Amino acid sequence: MKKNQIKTVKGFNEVLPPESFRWRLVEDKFRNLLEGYGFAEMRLALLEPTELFSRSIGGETDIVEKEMYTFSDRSERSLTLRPEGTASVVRAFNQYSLGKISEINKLYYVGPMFRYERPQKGRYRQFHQLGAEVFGEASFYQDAETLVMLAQFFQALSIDGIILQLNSLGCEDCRPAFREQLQSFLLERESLLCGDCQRRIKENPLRALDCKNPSCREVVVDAPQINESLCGDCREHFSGLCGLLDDVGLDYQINSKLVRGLDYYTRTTFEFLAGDLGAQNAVAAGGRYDRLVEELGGKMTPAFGFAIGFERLMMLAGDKLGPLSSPFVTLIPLDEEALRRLFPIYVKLNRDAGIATLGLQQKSLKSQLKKADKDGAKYALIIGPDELEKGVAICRNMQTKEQTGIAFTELEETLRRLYQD
RNA sequence: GUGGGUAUAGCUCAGUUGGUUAGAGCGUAGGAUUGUGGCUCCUGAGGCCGAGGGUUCGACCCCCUCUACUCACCCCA
Repeated sequence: MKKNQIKTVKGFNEVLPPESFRWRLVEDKFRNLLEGYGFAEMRLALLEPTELFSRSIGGETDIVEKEMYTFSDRSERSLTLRPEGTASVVRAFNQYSLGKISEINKLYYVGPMFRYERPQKGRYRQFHQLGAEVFGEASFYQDAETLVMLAQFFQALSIDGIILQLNSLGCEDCRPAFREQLQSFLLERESLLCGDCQRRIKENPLRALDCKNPSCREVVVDAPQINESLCGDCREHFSGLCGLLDDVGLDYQINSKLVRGLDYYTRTTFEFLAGDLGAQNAVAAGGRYDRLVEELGGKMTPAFGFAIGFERLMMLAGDKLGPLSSPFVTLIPLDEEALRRLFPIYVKLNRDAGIATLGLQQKSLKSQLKKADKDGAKYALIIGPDELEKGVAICRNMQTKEQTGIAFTELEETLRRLYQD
């Protein structure tokens, strides 16, 4: 490590080859699956007015209070690097009146998010999410469709051992009553709670349910259960969802202590948990947020969404991904004249598809073949002084070691035909 | 923000109770009779031993400070 070496900002996660190939494989699977379900991609701003997040995520949440990259630009506007995707999608949904274009909108996004936290395994300051949102559908069928789709995604990546946990947070009709009930329960036991939870009693008592402090957990065991105070509609929604999941055979656990760190959720919330991830074990999470569109100035529109942590997903996907792409043919010139001859063919072969590789340096046949082998090329095309004289190149099948001649005039055509097969 | 661990070659790691030219495996470059890959063998390149200071005749090793990385708390995807 040199003294004046410039390095990335702490916690900013970069993806290099060959990892970047694996990322794209997974990303492509995600896109294909979602587009099959009728989702369309959004490419949104990375920088937003700070107010967007304090209004959507909630001003009292940890994310907004202490984890955002917030700064003033040159005209003293307060801007924030997005810490999550939902707020921006909802902002765009309203800004472009997407609800008027079609009644139901299914949107997805892929990209970096930013949170100023202490980095650790599966948690970075610049991290990546695959996320999706559905607007305009209030029925539990939508919840089920999205959850099943997510499960299918994990399955497609051969990731197993993921547990789906579900809960319902109720709606504006039934949550306030529960909140009060929980509040008084916690107040009676205030002395047993950790400092954070004592503060949470006032601001956000639901968060106490989620606290990892042992003594808090003990207190909370006997706490009132949200699912016992749900109103009729919420109860119906939740049991409807569970029934549907049973029908399609998707396993889940109901976790009445599951709450979300973002304030906008209503009714269904969920997490997909993976044991192999260490302390940061949620690989995907989300839920229903029927009030957020309205709160951000739009028309009352029910919505459901989720986000997947890309880095965490890739830790789980491990080596189970298929082999990376390899070149079809490696062009091997043995001297400058041969290189000169091959260069135009090389660029023509790659015009519309990556068919060929060509080393631009003068190297021995031996080392060029070695490289072709290492890259996994199917054919090697050799041209040296002998071939130049005859006007015929040697085409070597790297697996069978068979060699055939191809006239220079037919090189492009012949290689293209071989590639097609 | 609070703790613990680590810092030696591109990567994964040895190392000397302080002593002269700092090691291995992998990777990389080249070679093993003239122009033919994978296995094997040989050779080479590549490190002011995280940074700064101190103790000492002498520090990669001991002491102090800093920084980075990492794991955990917190929180979350």
